[in-house]
Amino acid sequence: MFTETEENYLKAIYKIAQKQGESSVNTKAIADEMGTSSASVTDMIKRLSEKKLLQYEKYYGVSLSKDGQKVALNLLRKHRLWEVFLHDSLGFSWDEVHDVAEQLEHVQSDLLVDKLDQFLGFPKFDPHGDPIPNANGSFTFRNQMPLSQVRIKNSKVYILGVRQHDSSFLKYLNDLKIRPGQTFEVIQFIEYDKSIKLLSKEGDQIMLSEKIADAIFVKSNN
Amino acid sequence: MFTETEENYLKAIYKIAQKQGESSVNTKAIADEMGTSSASVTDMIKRLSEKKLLQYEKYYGVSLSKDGQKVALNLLRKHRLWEVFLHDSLGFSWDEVHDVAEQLEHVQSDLLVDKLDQFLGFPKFDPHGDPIPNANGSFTFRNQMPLSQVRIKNSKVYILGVRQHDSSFLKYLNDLKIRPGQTFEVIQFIEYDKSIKLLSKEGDQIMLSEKIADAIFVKSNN
DNA sequence: TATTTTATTTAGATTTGTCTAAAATTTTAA
DNA sequence: TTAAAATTTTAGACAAATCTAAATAAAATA
Repeated sequence: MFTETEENYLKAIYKIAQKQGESSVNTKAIADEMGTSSASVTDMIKRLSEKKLLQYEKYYGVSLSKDGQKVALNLLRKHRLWEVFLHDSLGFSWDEVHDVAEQLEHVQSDLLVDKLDQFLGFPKFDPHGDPIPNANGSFTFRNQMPLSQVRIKNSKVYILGVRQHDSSFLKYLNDLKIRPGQTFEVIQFIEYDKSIKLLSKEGDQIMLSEKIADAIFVKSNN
Repeated sequence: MFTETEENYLKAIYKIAQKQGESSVNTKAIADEMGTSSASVTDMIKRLSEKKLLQYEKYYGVSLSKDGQKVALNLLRKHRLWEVFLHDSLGFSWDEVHDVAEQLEHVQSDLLVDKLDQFLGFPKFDPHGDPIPNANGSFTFRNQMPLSQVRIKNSKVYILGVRQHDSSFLKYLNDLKIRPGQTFEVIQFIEYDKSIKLLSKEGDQIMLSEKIADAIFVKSNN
């Protein structure tokens, strides 16, 4: 249907729009996300615009059309289902799944996606806690807040997911045994630098900077 | 490492060499296998030759180098492991697995292949009965003969695999409940046209032409 | 508002993989 | 052994995706 590169552009545009909370995305942002030049992005944008996958106004960025969103969401669905497979079935750690899923998401077969979804038991979230769109493209939402906002002592926090997905960040958390599904107690909040101290079930104390705590999503009993 | 197309050429050359029982493969055969023109094949051959993946003598065809064979065998290994996954884990029928595996085999991750192999229990044969090379590239061999050569009445035959993999042929066999692992009894052999009549465990009689019988590999008690 | 900085587009070139048509070579058959 | 047929290669062109450098437009700033 579409080339792998076209798909990746659509996904990048979707991601940026999501992150900035606005549908209009500029050329530079796409170039940065794709690791390519602005000139290349302009070329590709024109092609995707001709194929009605996005609206493009010269010098004023692009926004995905209904069709473009559909492609991006389907890609996201496949990516996250494969991550669940790699993590739950094959035993990959959560910092290893992304790069491989990046390749697997481009395999074209609706039957495969359906059967994989079924095999995995129709999971609603991936190993990073991100929601998996269903076949119609709709997510399950849930209440979550950055750990950095939990500032009340003795709060119990349940790890739901993370804001960033780069391997080094995930490895850091993994070493601290912080991963989705784990529970901690907030035992200290330092006003001065907004850092936070957690207590694990095993009795370990973990100190997190505001920056780290802000990238962790939790459910809290407060 | 190599492009998907380069990998596919190497696989095609390996397959042809295997089938004809001779390592030297000519341009036309590759063009037919790849569904492309001879001119394109010549172009690609030159590139692969420069990369030391095959020996090429103008007008006299090519043969894979050690490195080229390694790539082809690894591809075959990945293809067949994915076929086992699609069939055994996801419930694909054996005529549905090939096209999807054709895409999956190009995913680059040694860790993935190892983990998949382990997850599947280190299978030695794929759903068509073809041997799966191990990580070193060596197969498990087994005694097998074309069903067409079993000409003695009351022979028990155990289906091991097939010579061809096109979807329509596999569907035909599937409808007759002929698939690897099944057992039949030879109840008639017609000298005139070399056709053969089988009896299934369920009591069904199945008539097969010589052409069909020749494409089915069996273990026989004779 | 004028100038500088940043972002975007255009123009022209490159690589990969493909094609068709024509030329060259090898094989087959008379 | 020579002519015809088949195969292989070369030449030239094209589409996709990329690049750099130059030109243009928009945004930021003084």
